[in-house]
Amino acid sequence: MPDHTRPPDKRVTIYDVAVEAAVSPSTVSRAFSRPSRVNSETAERIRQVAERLGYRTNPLARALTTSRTQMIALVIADITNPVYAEIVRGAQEAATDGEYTTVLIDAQESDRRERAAVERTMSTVDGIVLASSRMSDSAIRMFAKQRPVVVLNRAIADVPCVVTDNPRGVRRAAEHLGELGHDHITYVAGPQASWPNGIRWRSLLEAGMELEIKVRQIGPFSPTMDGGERAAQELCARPTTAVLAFNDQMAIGIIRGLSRMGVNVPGDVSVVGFDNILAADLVTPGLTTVAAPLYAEGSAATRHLLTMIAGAPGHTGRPMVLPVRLVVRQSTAARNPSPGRARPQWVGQRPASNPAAHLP
Amino acid sequence: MPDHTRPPDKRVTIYDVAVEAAVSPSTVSRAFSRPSRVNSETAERIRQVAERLGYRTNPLARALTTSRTQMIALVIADITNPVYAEIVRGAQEAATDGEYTTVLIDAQESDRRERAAVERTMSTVDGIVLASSRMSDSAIRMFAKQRPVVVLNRAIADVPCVVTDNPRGVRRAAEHLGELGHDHITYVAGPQASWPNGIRWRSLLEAGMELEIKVRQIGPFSPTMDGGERAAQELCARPTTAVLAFNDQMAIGIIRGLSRMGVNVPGDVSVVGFDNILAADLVTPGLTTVAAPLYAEGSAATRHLLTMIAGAPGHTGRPMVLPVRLVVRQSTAARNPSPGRARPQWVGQRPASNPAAHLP
DNA sequence: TTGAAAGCGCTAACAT
DNA sequence: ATGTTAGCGCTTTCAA
Repeated sequence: MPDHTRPPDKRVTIYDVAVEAAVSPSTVSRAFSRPSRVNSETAERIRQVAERLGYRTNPLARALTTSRTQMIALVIADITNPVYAEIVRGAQEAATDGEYTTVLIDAQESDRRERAAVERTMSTVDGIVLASSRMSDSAIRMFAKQRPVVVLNRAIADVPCVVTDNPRGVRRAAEHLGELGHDHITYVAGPQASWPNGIRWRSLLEAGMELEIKVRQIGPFSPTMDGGERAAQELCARPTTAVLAFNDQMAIGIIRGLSRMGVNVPGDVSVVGFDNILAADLVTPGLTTVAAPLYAEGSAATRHLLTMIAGAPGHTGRPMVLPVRLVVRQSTAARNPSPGRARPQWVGQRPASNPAAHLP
Repeated sequence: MPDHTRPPDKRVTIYDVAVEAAVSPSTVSRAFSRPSRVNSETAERIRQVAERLGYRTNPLARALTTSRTQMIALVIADITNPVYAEIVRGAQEAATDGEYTTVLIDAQESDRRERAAVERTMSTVDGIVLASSRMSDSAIRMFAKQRPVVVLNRAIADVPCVVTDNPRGVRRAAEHLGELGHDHITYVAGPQASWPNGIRWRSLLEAGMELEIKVRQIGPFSPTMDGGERAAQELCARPTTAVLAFNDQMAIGIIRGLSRMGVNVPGDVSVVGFDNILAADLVTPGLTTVAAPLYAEGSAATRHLLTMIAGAPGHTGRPMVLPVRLVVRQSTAARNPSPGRARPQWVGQRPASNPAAHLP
């Protein structure tokens, strides 16, 4: 039977080390300061004493005087969405490289929760990466005034931003559908508070103009498989031959919803998504989608944040734009000349996956 | 052009509020202490003054005196693995309810990284939930001596644990396969440092004994789709009719690997996974799998941790066991009497998804 | 290079 | 119910 009483946590302090090493506390402090300002034999001896005593510097106390916690916050819109996993990895790698710890915050697609969480965490971290924030521009600017902030997947004036090339991605998708004979594309919208949602629709509007493809929008729907299934119902009421969905999860939901109602993808309807999540390659038919360099997004945003924390000005001109590419799979096919009637899938006509080249 | 120089961050302190409200600093402190020990009109007035001045209590300074940061750490083995998303949600919900902030740490399937991260974070948090830790028992016990710790998906003596009913899950899977006529099951192992991996294999050994089904093990493989694809190759060299995989991601990899090599699932080989991730319902054929109450795991572990932080003894007797259920989809079928030859899939014979009842 | 002294912003005994 | 005093563990002037 283990004893259930917590030991009174006798912390070894700098003072204990100082006594043991027969130096002043400030000398001990210097031996542990970063960058190690002291390399003398004394410092080395102090470190050994500290090691022996099991001394660990208390980050809270240090932070109180330096106002540097060596932690950054990474806020993501929805941890359930697999896109963020890679972004988190990229961010964490960059943070670890800079000797920073990352505090992950899941906003659960809620403006309110996001604000509350950021407010609570703000004073505990040295900077914040906002990935796909659902907060208002003004709220974000307010936070940016108090701490270094980098925004991901969104462009806000006067705040450093990292975005992917949405216009280009949409354009490529529209071209692809156009080449397949579609003269009409329905955009299935995601959350209205999502910046990419807005720019994707506007980009489609523009691309449609240039390519002489008619476009329309339905939604908004929740950016999940469920949202996609609901969108599928609406699509049935107002048929199209080509769909561009806000993201892959919705696209997958759309494919499943349509299939259940007897509509063949890609026979009757072609579907394109965004993000190239793992599941896009798993569903049947495989999902044609616009892929973004997720890991690079997280890492670029974080690296930039660290330079700002270190005192750099923060790149607030144009946002940093990362390239995208179109990954063609089986969910898109030439337009069905006789819509509404099922037709055989073109087995073998399109490769299982397309190693589409990166953009320049 | 925004000014790039950070304002000197003039923090409003308790002292400023005290002066403005014409009371002593400690009175201000009390007005903000939790639980609010003061409800007098003075306290209300102080809060209004604070509001007006934009005062925010500094959690770092507070933590320095109270040694309570109101933060807990949640360590997960691999953020890329979708099982953890729901666990995180459950944990965060519970933490938020208790006015705690969750610091998420991704161990990236690495013992070393996990230790380093926990060591760095330990002194900053009031407690730790270790979900599927890859660290050694002794390392975990060491941490548990310094901070309240709850372990998820693993049983360690003298440390509070929350686990799912692995033996029961394996047993149900084995029974299911047995009923389908399989007299031989191959277990495809995951990481050796994973506790569920060990217990699943041992449980299968036991179930095989009782049900008179022969069992064997191959692996270990990485608990990812890639790992599953590699396992599929080995499975081809040593054929079976029934496979139980360490988790769903591996199971999906196995199905894809086998399909690519011309082996039909479930015609030639039945495959069962673990976890019931979303993708299990997405692949073709749908994956039969043992489902765990992910959200409940995260929430139960966290709630228990919070009681420990509040001073409760910590339930170190038997681990808390959460029920599982078998979700039957299309990846399992009656044993093929003429192995090696493709045979038609039994369309419509099995429902698309089975609303299997929860265990008692 | 080292030591002494003065806080960082807050809370927790004590008093009153 | 409020004020006074003394720190939490560390860093940082300023002197030596």
